[in-house]
Amino acid sequence: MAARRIVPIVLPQIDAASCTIELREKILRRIPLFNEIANHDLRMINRSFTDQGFRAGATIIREGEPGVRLFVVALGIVEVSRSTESGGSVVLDMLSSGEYFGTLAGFGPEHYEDTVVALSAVCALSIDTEAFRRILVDYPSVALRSVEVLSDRLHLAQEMVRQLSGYSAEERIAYVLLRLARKLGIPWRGGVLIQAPLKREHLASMAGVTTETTSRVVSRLQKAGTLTAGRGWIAVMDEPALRCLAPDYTA
Amino acid sequence: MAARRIVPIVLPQIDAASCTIELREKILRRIPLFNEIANHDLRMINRSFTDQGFRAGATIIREGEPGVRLFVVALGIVEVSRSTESGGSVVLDMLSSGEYFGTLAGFGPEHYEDTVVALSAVCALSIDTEAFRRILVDYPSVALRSVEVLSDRLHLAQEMVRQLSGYSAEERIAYVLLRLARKLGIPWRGGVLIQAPLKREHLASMAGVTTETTSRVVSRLQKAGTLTAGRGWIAVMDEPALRCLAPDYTA
DNA sequence: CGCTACGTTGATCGCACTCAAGTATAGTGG
DNA sequence: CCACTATACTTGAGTGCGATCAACGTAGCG
Repeated sequence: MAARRIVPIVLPQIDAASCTIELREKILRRIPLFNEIANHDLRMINRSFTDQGFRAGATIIREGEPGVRLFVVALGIVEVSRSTESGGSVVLDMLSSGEYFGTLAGFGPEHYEDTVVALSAVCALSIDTEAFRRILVDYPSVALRSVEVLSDRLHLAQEMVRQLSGYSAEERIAYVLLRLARKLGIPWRGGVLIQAPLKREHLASMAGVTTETTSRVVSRLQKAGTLTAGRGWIAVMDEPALRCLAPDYTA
Repeated sequence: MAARRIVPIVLPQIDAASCTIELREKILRRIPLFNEIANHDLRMINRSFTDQGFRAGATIIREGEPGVRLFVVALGIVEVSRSTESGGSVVLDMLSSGEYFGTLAGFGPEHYEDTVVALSAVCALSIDTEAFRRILVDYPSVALRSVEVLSDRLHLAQEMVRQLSGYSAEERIAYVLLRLARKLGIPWRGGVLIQAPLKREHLASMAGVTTETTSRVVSRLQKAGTLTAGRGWIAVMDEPALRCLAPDYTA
């Protein structure tokens, strides 16, 4: 009955040549960590990074593997998860251009704490922790920024703890959708499309509920006109309504 | 039937004179943030801090209040919580000597994100964020340490997210008890006594369950010999057994 | 010796998980 | 262009855990 709906998610086409040195500099400039750095210094820092391409589905780092690199997403979307002894896994976050993952700073031999998988084709910049530590020492403003960025992340994580304890499935799903829409959203038909391959399963994992429950909630919200959703994508059409469902959402 | 059992929790007696300049230095030395600092420099840093006493029950900082100080617990125990729009509140953590709270580093006018209450008499050191930022710039090793400490905390918070989603009440309570025993525990009658005024209510809040459920679980574990508990205190008598209940506990 | 706050225990109820079919969609190869 | 398949998604029925409500111990304290 409805016209054949085309999947609105557009995954970036990325090839080896996509990550030019100019683009890299632009990406690094956008990162909060470096936005007080003089152009000249940024160019130096840029040289310490190497870039690397990943195809969709590739595992970039795996939980438990020894590793001491800090990664920055240049292009594309990645998913950060942590596995459970019981075999399952919890999706902690989804990151897009400008966000980082991996080992920020640690002494001695460290292991990655999370598994990071490319959800689309991805170009990532990375740097050895040792080299990054040198940057921290050489550029105090980067160190200050690091502390702030980490504080923010910590706050966010604690916010998630609060959300996960004592809220209903609907409230938690609403919360996750709001977060994702803010981070990954692009304007789309009067609403906000979450520009990432977002299956019910991902959403369920981030909200700490089952896929069935997620499906039910999404269906209900779709009937209410709050969301528009398809196979592998969701768009928020009525953000205020969602905010009403997630009582403590602050942003 | 059992001999009149005396409450085993001993709250420290703290008066104004407790926080000598020597003690302060010893406390600061113990903090990971400063343990690579030369004695001479530490003495300088010590002077930037002021100390302040709080009686049990006093609110040290309140969520939402404008504030730009970093606090370090010198003596005593504090409780970190965050309130819910629905009127409730979630206990995020309990901190003892050497741990910090408040604003670590932030630009512009900031507000406290948590409410911190003294559970015992407390002596706390604090420093203006501005002054702390100067320390970060002057002593790069402190900045490095800050990044690491925050990374650790972030990891821990994410661990809590994982724990809270998809685990049973018993598993989450076991997890919280293990954490508290490690942080605040002291040897006691062959077990580990959590040296803090720990009501069922606190435990419940940290685990994200109700006090009734907590009571039931604690009773059960007490019958099994895993715990010994009283009014306002809990001791872990069989840690391995608790570990079995909290499948993913790592530390 | 009461008073108060903490803790325990019981009964009931509802939400979300589990298990189980069934449906629709995107991509595949003819 | 169309049948075919794999995968994502939906929907339903039943169940169990933990929340809620309520009443009752009990320890500690003045």
